[in-house]
Amino acid sequence: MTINPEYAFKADTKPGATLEDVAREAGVSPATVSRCLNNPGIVRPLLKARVDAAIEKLDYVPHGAARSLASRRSRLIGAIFPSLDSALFGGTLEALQSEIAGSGYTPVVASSNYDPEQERNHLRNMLASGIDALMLVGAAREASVYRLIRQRQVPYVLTWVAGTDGAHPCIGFDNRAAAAAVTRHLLDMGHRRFAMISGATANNDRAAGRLAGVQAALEERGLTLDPTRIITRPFGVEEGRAALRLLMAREPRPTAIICGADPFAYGALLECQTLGLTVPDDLSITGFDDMWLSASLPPGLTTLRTPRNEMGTLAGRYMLSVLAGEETLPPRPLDFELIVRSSTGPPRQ
Amino acid sequence: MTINPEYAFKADTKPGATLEDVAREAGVSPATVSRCLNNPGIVRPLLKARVDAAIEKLDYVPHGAARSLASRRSRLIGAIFPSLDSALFGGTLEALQSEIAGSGYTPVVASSNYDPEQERNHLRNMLASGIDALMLVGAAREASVYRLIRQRQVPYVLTWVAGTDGAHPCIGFDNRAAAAAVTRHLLDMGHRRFAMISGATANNDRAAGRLAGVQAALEERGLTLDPTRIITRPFGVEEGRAALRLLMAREPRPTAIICGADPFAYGALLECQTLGLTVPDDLSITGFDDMWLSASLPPGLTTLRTPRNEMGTLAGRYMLSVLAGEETLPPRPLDFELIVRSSTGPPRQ
DNA sequence: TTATCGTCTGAAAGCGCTTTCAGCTAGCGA
DNA sequence: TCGCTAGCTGAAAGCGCTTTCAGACGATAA
Repeated sequence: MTINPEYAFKADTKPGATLEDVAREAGVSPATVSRCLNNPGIVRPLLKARVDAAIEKLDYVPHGAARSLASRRSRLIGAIFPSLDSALFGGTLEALQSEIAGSGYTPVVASSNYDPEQERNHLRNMLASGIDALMLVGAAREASVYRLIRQRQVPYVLTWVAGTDGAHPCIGFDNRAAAAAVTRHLLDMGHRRFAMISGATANNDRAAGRLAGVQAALEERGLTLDPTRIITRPFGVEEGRAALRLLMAREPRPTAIICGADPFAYGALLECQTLGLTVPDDLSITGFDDMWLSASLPPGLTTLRTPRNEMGTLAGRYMLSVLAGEETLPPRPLDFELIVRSSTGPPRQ
Repeated sequence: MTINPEYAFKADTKPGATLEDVAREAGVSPATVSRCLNNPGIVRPLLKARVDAAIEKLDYVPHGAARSLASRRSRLIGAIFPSLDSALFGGTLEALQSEIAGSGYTPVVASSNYDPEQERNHLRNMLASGIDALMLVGAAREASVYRLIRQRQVPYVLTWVAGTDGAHPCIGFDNRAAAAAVTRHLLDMGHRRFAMISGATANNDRAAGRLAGVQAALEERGLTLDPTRIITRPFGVEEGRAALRLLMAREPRPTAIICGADPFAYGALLECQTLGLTVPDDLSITGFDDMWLSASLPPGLTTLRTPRNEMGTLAGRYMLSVLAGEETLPPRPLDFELIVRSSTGPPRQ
């Protein structure tokens, strides 16, 4: 095999055939070729066959930009995630991608690193590049951002949240209700002393909703969550570990720790091993999201399974149907599911 | 707040201003406006200021498709990954994205689910949509795929592998050498009975390279890896767990198990707990990739840290420089690093 | 003052496709 | 047989921008 440092990028291949070339080859007009591509039903089978043959022969590939310019559709759907290197949003992205691929759409993606400023920049770029629709995570952002989107008349959908009083189309679940469900599970087992490890709530309505859900469920039973029992950290295993240490250092120790995300819970579980605490006898721990290790890590983690793939699929489907001009109402909030495993049990005594 | 099921998609906003509108507003020609946008240096400051003001006033956003059509550049870079819902490639994608964002490029992404057929389809779509460059994972694919890419004269780069004898530009590391390094670490500790949990090697040259590296390192020392000691599975924790069970069910038991990916190793470690095996005294276990739990899971996992973010960054940088027309040679293979933690030790006796 | 540059600007020609609109053909009923 | 309709097809006008080319202008040199 020979070394070829130029990798043939500039190889003198014939420049791609155009639609006009195909038309000439098939002996029809360019308009007919275009119709064969976009609306095959309305062209006579005989002609269509001739065109198909010409396309095949010339190895014709339509020019996306020209197509977008003329049709005013880019067939691109933007998706901005807070992060991509956790497995959390990857599932949503993958599901979105595979849902829209069949209709000829491709996602363009960006990660905002949980930073509104970065999100805004990516949004501007995407709007300029002519995306046909847009998927975002969460609802908490400045009104000016939504104005920008609407001004461009780009259909959009918010994921990972539900219910913004109808202000925005959402495909997600109710984080608050979900967290409340987790909390009630623990309350029903008899727990009264709680602590929480929460993700940062600024600009993150998912984390904020989960925290609020826990507080609300406690208040239903006449309990409150002491602010000093809430540790806020960036998502991560080691962060969960450190937080658990802090929480268990103060008497009276909580009997249940609710984690706003699974990685926190993984860290908390591991730190319990280190500290010699038995889960769930000494301490019950819950996670959130049911990520890939939750079933495997001993003891199995009680957690709340969020519909992360489903959100991608449905968000894609929703945008496609809006783009198709169909009457579409976004579905009601999606279901979540409390997965009870062995990390929760009644408190000792 | 009122319920508005149409979400104002069709709001009667003025249709976006065009470059011509800006030109009229500023009292210059469209050509000058275009130059202000693309090559500000060559236009007189006074005019530039007038144009900037007009852009601001009209809230002008350039039309991406028109721009692409006229300039023959889409400012889109394609990236096809085998999967997106493991955290593995998410880091690469995120790094790629942030590297190219500064230059006005956006990634369009797809996941092939480790399926060559899907990869090919996505590739066709992306070529049709006019991507300016392309990032792929791995080198193992049919020659026709590379022909397709070259025919369109799209610069591309392969990641997660190194060295294809100069046939393709690669930004990655030598999987074989990396796996050999892991193996030698175990050999040097005195291990002689090995087993391996490997990802499927069909269409996956990373997995194949890792397997080959293990075999090669063993053969250097006159050992061979019995084929019955190689378990091939899709990546996953539970798969690792099951594989470990199988491997330990047969005498003589291996003293070291090399995993082709960290999730296998997580599963193996967890199953050891279940089986009552002590790591590393009864069994040494190694992972691959140094994913987020490797440092935290007790005992810390000895694994091979792969430069997954760096690959995204450098792949982005490489493509940008090729697009800029610079003389560019892809860098030599990237470094990997053996991270020795507590899951490996000398075999008993 | 005039000739010679060099610098910046504007006119205009597309980029490759979609889509409207008019026209053609064939088929049908009268 | 003729007229009308329905169904297809082709001509042509852009979509909004970049870029070439030539020309205008001011500055410098003679």
